Amino acid sequence: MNIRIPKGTQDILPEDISKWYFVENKIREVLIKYGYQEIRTPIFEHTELFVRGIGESTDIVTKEMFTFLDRKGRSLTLRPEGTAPVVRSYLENKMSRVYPVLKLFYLGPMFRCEKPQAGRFRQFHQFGIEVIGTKSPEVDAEVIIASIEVYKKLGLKNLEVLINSVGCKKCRAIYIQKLKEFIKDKIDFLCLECKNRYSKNPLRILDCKKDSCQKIIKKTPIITEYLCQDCQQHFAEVKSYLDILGIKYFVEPRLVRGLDYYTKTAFEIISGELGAQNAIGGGGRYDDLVEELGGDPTPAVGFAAGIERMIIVMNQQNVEWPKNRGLDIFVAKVKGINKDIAFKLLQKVRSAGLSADMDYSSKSLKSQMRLAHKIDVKYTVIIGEEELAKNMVTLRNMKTKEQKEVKIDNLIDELTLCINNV
RNA sequence: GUGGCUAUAGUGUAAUAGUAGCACAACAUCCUGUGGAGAUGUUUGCACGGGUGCAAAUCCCGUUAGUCACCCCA
Repeated sequence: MNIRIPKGTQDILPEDISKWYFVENKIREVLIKYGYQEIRTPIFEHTELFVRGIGESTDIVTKEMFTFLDRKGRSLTLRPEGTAPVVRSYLENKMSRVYPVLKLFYLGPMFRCEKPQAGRFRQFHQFGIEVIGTKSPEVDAEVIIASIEVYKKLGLKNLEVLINSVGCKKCRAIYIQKLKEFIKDKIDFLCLECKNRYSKNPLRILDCKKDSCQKIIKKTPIITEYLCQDCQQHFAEVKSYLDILGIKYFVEPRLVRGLDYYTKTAFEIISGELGAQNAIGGGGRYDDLVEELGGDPTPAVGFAAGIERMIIVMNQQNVEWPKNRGLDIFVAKVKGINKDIAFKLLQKVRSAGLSADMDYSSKSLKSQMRLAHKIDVKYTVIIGEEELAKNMVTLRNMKTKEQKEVKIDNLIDELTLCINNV
């Protein structure tokens, strides 16, 4: 055991893989129903994409990226999130020419070099959706609803939707001004972190959980009161669409997200069962990002969710996972029977479209049966000398323990019939 | 990146300085050709590296990893 798995990564073992199939299938099923198309972008991109997209001063860019040089000295970065790559692809492939409004989703690993913790890994998986090319508030609502439906279809319960508007460039600047003015004479009472934030990213002060800061935060002006006409109306409409569809949400005027590109709508979906990392998904509108990355001004809105965190909550809520489906057929042979016969028969069964396996080591029939039981096969074909002399094999139903002799020539038909009846 | 706690067979645990044990799991035999039981038996372990001691799983230091909190986020 010399070489071990890198910190913060994990193997998804065969015993868990059906959970992942289940989750991934449900995600695709729901999102396709909502009219989203899957896109797969590379695992790594030019570092510049994330620096410009996510924001130079964000935590992700300053201290969480896996960045490396390729052999020609170009800086590449393992993607820490999915939105910037999708927008890059959108621009590079000139997708706007074909679809004025594009609805995309992605599903795959992301990388952030953080200290691992409950629900936090260095390689983790997200699914996300992006709608590029419309500023309609219905779409903000749809993105939220689509994500909620994914959660629901997976059996997740007791989730809360927190929503806020962080305004556009213009009104946010005004608000930040007001915020700074308000805090200015109280800055000595803030924690060290927040003192730094004051100049670097004052909005983030609102997120601080320290009691001393909270006292001040509670009295700060609220961004929603400073929204411009356009942002105010947009926010009101988003909420009304959620109301129309009966989605419960909490307006959280101090919700601020960690990525710089958000404008107007920002939202988070949280679960009480996750400890400190309670966000199971989050997103918002990013009306300036496409332009920031070199495209024409194009409004967009998106969402991303952490799949590991979803699975953690599902496990805690005792969601019933679909059972692993065992193989259809196991081929066993009695000692003394030529291996070739079993091997050939096995392949014949597989060719007929049934899943099948055998034990290649020459073990006793008993241990072969044990293996057949362990891997949960439906039927076992036993090749014995007496039957073989009659050109027959024994076919055993592992569930009912009934068995009968079948002519080898009729075996495939018989098996197909049996399996279809299970 | 900072701090607290943890590390013994595949899993879960005991021994707290003096022969590493138990349960489950796995495998085999009892049954010269039949899988969830039983009996018997077998295999598998002190995370890594140093230090103190006659003697270290046990005490000390470091590393690594896990875990929890902070920060931030999915």
